[in-house]
Amino acid sequence: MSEHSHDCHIPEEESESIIDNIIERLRKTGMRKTEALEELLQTMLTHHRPFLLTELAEVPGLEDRDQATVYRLIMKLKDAGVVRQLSLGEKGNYFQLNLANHHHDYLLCRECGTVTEVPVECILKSVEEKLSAQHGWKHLTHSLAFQGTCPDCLATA
Amino acid sequence: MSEHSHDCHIPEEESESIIDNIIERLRKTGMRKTEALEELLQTMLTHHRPFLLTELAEVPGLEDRDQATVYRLIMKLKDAGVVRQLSLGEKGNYFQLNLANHHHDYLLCRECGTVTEVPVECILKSVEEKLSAQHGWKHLTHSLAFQGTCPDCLATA
DNA sequence: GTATGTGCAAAGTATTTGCCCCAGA
DNA sequence: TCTGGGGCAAATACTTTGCACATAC
Repeated sequence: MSEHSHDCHIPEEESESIIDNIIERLRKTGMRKTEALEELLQTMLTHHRPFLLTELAEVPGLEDRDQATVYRLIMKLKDAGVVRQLSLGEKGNYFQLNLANHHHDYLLCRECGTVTEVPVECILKSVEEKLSAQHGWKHLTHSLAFQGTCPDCLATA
Repeated sequence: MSEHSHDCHIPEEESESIIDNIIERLRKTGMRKTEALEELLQTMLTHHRPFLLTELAEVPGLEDRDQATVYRLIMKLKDAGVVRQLSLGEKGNYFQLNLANHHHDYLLCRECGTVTEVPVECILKSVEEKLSAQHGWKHLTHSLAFQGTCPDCLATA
């Protein structure tokens, strides 16, 4: 269970400027630049994928941080719009860094837990626009997850 | 929080035959026709909407049942395919009765928790078929939830 | 009569909070 | 120095399990 296929790594030099940028934004909301914050952002950026709260506090780079610290940071980041919360399959508490042009929908294997990206963004954008224009909803985002059995598990079974 | 706009009520006479039908299917798997089972199915059918486990055990009709009983039943119903589990926005543990021609996607208000149906089924069906045909995944389903601010909450704020 | 279901209580896990000291600005 | 952050432990919430008795069949 709980393997992650996709982990799209961001090059070191890019990563630094992205993090500085995010921290600069956060400082305007009164947050301070602390070690824990940097570690968290670094971790979420390096492996740019959805994390469960519980696993975040155990990922290398954060394993020595108190869970409460990680939870509190994540909540602030969420309020600030820096991370988004998503539901994948049966769990509702995944968090992922919000990067421009990096919104993705997911495909989960029920057997092995693999998470794969599926870009269907464009289709749903038009639905969001319609909901907004015709029904008056605002600030729309979406969470989409497909669940199924992956080719590997089909082969094994 | 946690209002539900949509509650599509099923007429009494239809409801009985649907429930009998489901119970008949369940009995083939070794389950027995008990009061608790009937109450649960009746409740989930009467208000045909996604329920959180925690709220199910408090809904009129089930409020005197032990949570453990409701949880155990739901799990069996899920294994039997009678209910499906879905992720709506930030929660991953909603359960809803699987009725033919009743699969829907949802729109949630972040402010008041209202759940509204959005039929975008047809769009995603084609994506599922593509994932299956081109990438070898099987048994595909999906959970789609839009999150936003509903017109009412926009007006209040 | 036998296997399954149920209530109650306890255990397990996940998440949130209080408090006090530490650190960033 | 002043306010936000972090560690630790306790509290809360959510879910699962064990066990003894009740019920379906």
